[in-house]
Amino acid sequence: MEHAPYTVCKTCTIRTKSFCGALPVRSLDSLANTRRLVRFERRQTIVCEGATAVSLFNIVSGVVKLYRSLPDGRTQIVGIRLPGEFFAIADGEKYTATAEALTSVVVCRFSRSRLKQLMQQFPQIQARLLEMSYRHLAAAQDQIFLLGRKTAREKVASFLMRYSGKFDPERMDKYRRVPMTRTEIADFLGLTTETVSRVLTSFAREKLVAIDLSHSVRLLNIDLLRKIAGN
Amino acid sequence: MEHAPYTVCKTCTIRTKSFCGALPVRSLDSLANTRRLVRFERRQTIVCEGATAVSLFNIVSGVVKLYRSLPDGRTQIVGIRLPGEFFAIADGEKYTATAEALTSVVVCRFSRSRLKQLMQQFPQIQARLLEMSYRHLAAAQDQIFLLGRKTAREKVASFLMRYSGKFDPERMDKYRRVPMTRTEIADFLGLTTETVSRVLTSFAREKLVAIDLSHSVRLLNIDLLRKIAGN
DNA sequence: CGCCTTCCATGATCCAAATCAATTCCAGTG
DNA sequence: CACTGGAATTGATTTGGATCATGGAAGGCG
Repeated sequence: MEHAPYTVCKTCTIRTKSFCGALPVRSLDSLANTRRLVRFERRQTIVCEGATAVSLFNIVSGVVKLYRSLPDGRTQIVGIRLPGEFFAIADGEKYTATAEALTSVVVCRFSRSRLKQLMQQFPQIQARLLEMSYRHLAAAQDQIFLLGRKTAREKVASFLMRYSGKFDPERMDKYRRVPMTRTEIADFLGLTTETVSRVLTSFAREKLVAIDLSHSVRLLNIDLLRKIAGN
Repeated sequence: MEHAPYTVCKTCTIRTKSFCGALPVRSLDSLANTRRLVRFERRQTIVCEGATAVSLFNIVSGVVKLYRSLPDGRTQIVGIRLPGEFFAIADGEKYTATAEALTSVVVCRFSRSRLKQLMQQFPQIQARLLEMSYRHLAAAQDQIFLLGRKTAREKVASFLMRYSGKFDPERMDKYRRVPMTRTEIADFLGLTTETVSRVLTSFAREKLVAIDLSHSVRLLNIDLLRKIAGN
């Protein structure tokens, strides 16, 4: 799991600098010393639901899905985390969801106990975590509304509007690849693979999207998709 | 909206004391001075989705529902807040959900901008907010799983396990009243009133619950209900 | 007390999405 | 290059919960 050499996370350092502004250099060093970079390939599990929470992570690059599942196989993705965001910020002793890499991912691992000390020393870090958890709470509310009250078409349209292109920011508006299988999209939207597939082909027939080789989705009519997504 | 006299919130002060431990008394006073108690009756709206976020609230007593709705009438409760918890902690400029009193509620209103200053002064307050937002994030994940993957029976059973009795803690195990209409329960669980009603009467037939006058629900077979709820 | 009004229960019917069931399509791989 | 296995599409059928419709019970109020 942790082959990566002991490296300082540049992304975090940069972010830390911008957020912690006036911190003395020595503080930044001590911050850096509590972190290390770890790389995960697509489909690798980063943390497991129910395991004792020892670390928390900041994403340097790549995308991570958080999911929960029941013994009978029912699975639900409860969140998607993009570069710069934190995950596995558990409330108590245990992780509340499993985290798995959706793309190649480089994460910055923080020791939980050490971070607690650092937060006391540098409130700016805490402020950043707080701000981010509000954003995630608002995103969770979006998903709750989507799951509770939207139709399959609305769900898929919302998903495309929200996430397509977020996976490789360089080619953002050209291809908007979504490196998720139909099953994963279904597990995000509370649907089945078949339904996701049917909705996507129906969108393709209506010229709302184009489905290229390797299942890349390109958005053709963003305005109409936004209208279908509703809010 | 704001008839209440300018009063210090004892609950908050007590909590603040326990969480802020070593703060000097003068700090606590300055904290207290930024707060005031406000009372809302059942069905009164406390804040509106989309309105500019100026305050945030701590619940002294009572229960609050947070919901979002679409122009076509579809409504989804995205969270329930119990005594001691904060709400309307918005990410940006606007509230992300409407907050409405489910019971008589006494809340402690904090000015957003002032709290920001205070947080910088007293990291302990920030730590408490952070801890609470993690808990709410975990609760949101529960709800996401429930909405995406559970059946109507499982949803209702989960709801009863989670919330019955939380509304008047004194009589916790005697009656477990749930002061929500069938419609509100439906809007929480992503169902319709009719389905909630049918599931509850079927639970009553199976002696899992008893439905008393004024629609109080009493749980009769908690073990079996927990099993139905799944996790 | 009787008249609303809101909430709840329950039956009949419908429908969106799930389930079941084949193919088809690729991306590897030897 | 053919083989293989996971992923996607597509069709047929079923079904859980929505929708429609009606009647009853409870609380509020003139």
